[in-house]
Amino acid sequence: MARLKRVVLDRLIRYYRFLADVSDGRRADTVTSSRIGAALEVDPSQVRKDFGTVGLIGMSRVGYDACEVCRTIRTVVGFDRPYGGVLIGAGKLGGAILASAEVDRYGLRIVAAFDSDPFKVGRHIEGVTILPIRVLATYVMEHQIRLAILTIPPSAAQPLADLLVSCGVEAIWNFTPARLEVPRGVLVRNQRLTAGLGEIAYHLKGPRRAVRHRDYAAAIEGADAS
Amino acid sequence: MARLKRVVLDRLIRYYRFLADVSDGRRADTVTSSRIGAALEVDPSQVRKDFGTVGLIGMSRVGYDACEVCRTIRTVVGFDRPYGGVLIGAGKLGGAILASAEVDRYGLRIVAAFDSDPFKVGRHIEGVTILPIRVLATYVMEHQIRLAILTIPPSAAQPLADLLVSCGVEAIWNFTPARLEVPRGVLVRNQRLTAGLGEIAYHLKGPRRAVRHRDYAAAIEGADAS
DNA sequence: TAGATTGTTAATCGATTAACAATC
DNA sequence: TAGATTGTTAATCGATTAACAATC
Repeated sequence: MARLKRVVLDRLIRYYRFLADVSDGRRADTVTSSRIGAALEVDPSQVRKDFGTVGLIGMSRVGYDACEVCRTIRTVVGFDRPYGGVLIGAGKLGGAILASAEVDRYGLRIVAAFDSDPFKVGRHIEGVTILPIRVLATYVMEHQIRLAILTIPPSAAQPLADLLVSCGVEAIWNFTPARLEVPRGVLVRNQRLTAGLGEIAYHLKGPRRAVRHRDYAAAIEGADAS
Repeated sequence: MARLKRVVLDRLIRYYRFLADVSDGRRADTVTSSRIGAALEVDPSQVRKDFGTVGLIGMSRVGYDACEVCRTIRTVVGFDRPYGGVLIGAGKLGGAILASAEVDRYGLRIVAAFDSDPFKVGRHIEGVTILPIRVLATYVMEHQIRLAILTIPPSAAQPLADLLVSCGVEAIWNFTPARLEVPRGVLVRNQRLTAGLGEIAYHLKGPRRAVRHRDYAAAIEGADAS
């Protein structure tokens, strides 16, 4: 199969999340392209085309096997192949990531955390031991770590990225605002926490939304009740 | 000016960040479309077109006034109009957001945090007081809060969103994996922490990158030195 | 002037949507 | 069968890129 474009990959993951979530509730054996399309605001033709590119075959008059769709997407994206990752910077954001049960679902196993603060070293967060940054290079090489998660001050990001790449890391999940330079073949996925604020600021530039007094009353009542 | 499309908005913000960062270092009075284009991998024509849509006029043979570009983009996006926001869920992720100096830069002023845990109520994180969730509705209405940041368990997200909307909140920055339903005119910006893992998993599906022994040696040496 | 850059129009490219025969 | 859905091709749409006269 040809390399999937980013937009297609993103849509496939949305389909997967939708189906995985829905099938938790009621047993959805089959699903049609228009059902997915309606829920996710994607054209049904687009859904069928995307399914076609990953080799999914539907059934006339019935739709697609929901389980097969999930399984296929998991395989195509690679969620079914666990890979080891280390977290660098055991601060609040680092702790939040370690605590997220979600990451497991997508194949990531965070096997160690690193921090330069001696008071943090030796402690455990969510079952993951915090090691001194001094042993990072050795650890990454010995355990053939493929992903590094950067939750550190931006100034430390580039030197660390250089070190990690030379130790064989193949992808960097960068939570710092720093722009990282890495050799071809290494993936940098920037995850700026503040990414949404542009859209939000632009939205709030508009005139203030009118709020009805009835809503106010109901809200206070609701808050009192809780 | 017509409503900006999302892609244009995103590019404008990238230009802004690039110029704001660069001008910290050396005094860049003017900047050309090709300079920006090269740095950000955007076609120079695209840069000029985007600048045109926000009314920026360049100078032949010279380029654009870097300060004017920054100022104009700030105004167009709305970063120069501060707005109040509340954070709901003072956990690790919530703490990380409160600690981020970045949010101020984009117009957001987090004025209060809320949590249902009585042990957290009354404490302060980064100068922001944690209030009981009970007073949320009243607080939001009295202070005319426009943005709510959701860093809570997903199951609580929809009911809270309903409450917030009825209290006049106009935008929700949703860090939970829950899909939220809100009335037209209210913006939901989903900020899934795990968004990058699809691309990462897909990248790591490929064959393992070859690592040269020379890199290993250098890495260990570098780590020893630090 | 010569040359570099803008501003804008035209051309290209790719992605999305529409349409419809084939299928069960 | 009738009708709903797929799979796929053609048409449309919009975004990106190329080109180039105008400018300083």
